[in-house]
Amino acid sequence: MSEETKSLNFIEHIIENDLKTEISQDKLRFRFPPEPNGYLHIGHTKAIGISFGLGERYNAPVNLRFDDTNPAKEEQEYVDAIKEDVSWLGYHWDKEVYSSDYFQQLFDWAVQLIKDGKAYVDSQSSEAMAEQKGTPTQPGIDGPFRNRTVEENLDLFNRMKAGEFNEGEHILRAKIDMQHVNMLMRDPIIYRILKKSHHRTGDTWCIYPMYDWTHGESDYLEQVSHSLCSLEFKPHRELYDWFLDQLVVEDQVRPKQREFARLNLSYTIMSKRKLLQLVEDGVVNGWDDPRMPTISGLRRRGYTPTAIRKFVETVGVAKRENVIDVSLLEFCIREDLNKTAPRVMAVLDPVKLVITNYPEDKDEWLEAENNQEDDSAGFRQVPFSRELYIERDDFKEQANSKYFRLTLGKEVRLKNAYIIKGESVVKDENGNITEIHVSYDPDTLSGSGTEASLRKVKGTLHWVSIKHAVKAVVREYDRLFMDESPDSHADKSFMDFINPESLKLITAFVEPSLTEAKVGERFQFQRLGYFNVDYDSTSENLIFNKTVGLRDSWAKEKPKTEPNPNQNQPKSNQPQRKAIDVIQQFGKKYTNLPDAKREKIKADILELAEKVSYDELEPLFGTAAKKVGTRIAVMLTLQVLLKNGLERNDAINEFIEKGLADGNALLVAEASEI
RNA sequence: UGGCCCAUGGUGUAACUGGCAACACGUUGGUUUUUGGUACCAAAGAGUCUAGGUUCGAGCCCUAGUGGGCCAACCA
Repeated sequence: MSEETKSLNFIEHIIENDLKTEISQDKLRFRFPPEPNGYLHIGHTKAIGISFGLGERYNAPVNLRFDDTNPAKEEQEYVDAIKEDVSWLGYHWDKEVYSSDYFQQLFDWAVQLIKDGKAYVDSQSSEAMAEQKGTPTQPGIDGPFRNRTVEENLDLFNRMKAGEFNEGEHILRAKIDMQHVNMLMRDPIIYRILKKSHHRTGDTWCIYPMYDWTHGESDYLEQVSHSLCSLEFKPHRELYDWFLDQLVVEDQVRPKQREFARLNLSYTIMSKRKLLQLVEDGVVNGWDDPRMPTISGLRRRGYTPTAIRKFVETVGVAKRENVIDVSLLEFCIREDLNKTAPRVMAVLDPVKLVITNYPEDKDEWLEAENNQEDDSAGFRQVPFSRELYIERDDFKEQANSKYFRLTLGKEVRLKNAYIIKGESVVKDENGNITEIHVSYDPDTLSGSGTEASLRKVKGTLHWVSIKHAVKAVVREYDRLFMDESPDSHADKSFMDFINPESLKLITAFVEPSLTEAKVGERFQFQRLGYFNVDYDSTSENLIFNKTVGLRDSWAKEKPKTEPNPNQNQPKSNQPQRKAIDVIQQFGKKYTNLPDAKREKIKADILELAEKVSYDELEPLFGTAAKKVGTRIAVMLTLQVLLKNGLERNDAINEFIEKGLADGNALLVAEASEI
């Protein structure tokens, strides 16, 4: 890795620093350690992106480790799904490993802990233990079994392993300090009895290690150098280190846990438990429902690995709580699809258009460019005839000059075809438009190069030939939740914010080339958005998912669309700030400026000072001593005011005195001017 | 009546050993355009939570406060 133009995030700074002081690059190793108890979601892509991204950056191996220490919640299905998702994102792990691979080693180490007098078997109820544990503000107390002999502990622990006891009868705890300020250090549990079959080890074990006892030791066994996790594990770090202290030997890499803020996305939830509830309650149709924030959901929705990786890269890494606006995710997928998706024509809300002067029995196959952003994409043929579908939205009987689409008496172009002119409408008895009659100019065919074809018209419409059109189902998705932060309301459940109209089924008409479309293929329906072929789709029954709409600056013109709620009013363009405020702002950076620029700022201040009243200035006499720049600006302003005839008073004199006595030469200079 | 972490435009992230607060999204205007898309140009928007301190100079260092988050599962 040579010089980077991009700045480093705080984790990269830590690693760069470690590289300088304590570890060589070939010892760098990372891991991504999901628990296989659910599907991966967009939040996980951040963790994945950090660890695998570091692996790519430093050419270091990254393990995919399944943290499977709780057989009650974990399943093979999730293991498979996680592997598929990580691969799909384009990351390559070094080893596929499981915490359960280390059960024997973990057990042996626990025995050692007992022998060292650092672990004991506790035989109380969980309630009793919770009682003794204290609270964050009150220390805990020692329990009655804390001082069992090594022999007794060993015997009990072995019998726990042998299956002699029921769940809950005994547990093994580390013997640390029940009075510790960190509650995790108050004799944490390291083994519990769980008479459950494990998805990998079956019934070999009936005692299972806890997270804290497993994680750092697994990192150590794999020689992970930097163990990155989210912020809520910060308090665990002390315990992580304590456990490591018990077994680390020299010349082995000692893993470091470091924590970053997890990703939150507006208008969605990120908790596996809650996501599971959406699946189980039938709110969505499975973990890969295109409305889900899961990786598999995004994949089915039409997102690309490129877009997701770009997104993760863009949101950055820090320790500050954050909520990323979905618009950034949408930007990332549009950016990718704009470059790669072939353009086609589809009409989602059809109205019939008849070209009255076009021969009834004529068909034409017109040339259409597949993707103007990609020269290699080539061309295809689309059929044209007398009767077409266009979007209902694209016609108005009359409209103002801001409407660029079809109206009576005005011309628009049909994409890849002719220029037409609105002539008349046919309505049913309720006044609904059933047909639009137009005439076309035969000399205006796209690409024909004739003078007429080069004529500028304001609008271009997409269309499909009714005779040739293919019916397709389009699934249009809206956000699943109507609240920006559905699971952060104390008084309401996230289920209260479910959007009942998050899925809309549309019968659309698409150009015939789409019968060839394969599952997963992505297209831009021109002027509408990006769509992909769902895996429920067949060539007889085409089904598309709407990935995301095109950016639509026209929609904002229309009054009925609600304003984006999380966008605030642009502040009035020239707020006309008060002179004193501007002076204060100038002052702030005054002392740090190069001479030339400082002179200019000084001149500006002196000019602005003409507009300042004494009442505005006086409060600033109390400016903190450290804000030298502001005090200089105030001094300059004062000079002007005095010159303009302001009477001196005690406050002014005192302020000048203090200026003269200051250590800053610039301030002293301006004070002496008076 | 605790401990730890965090605080920079609307959002997110930068600013290396203190030295003219930058980039992206979003917003607004314009140019181009056979997609009201894309591309391009431009603009507005923060003086860095507050109060003190150190310093010639603080977003960055120190102190105190305020606000937010995390910590009391035989979950991870």
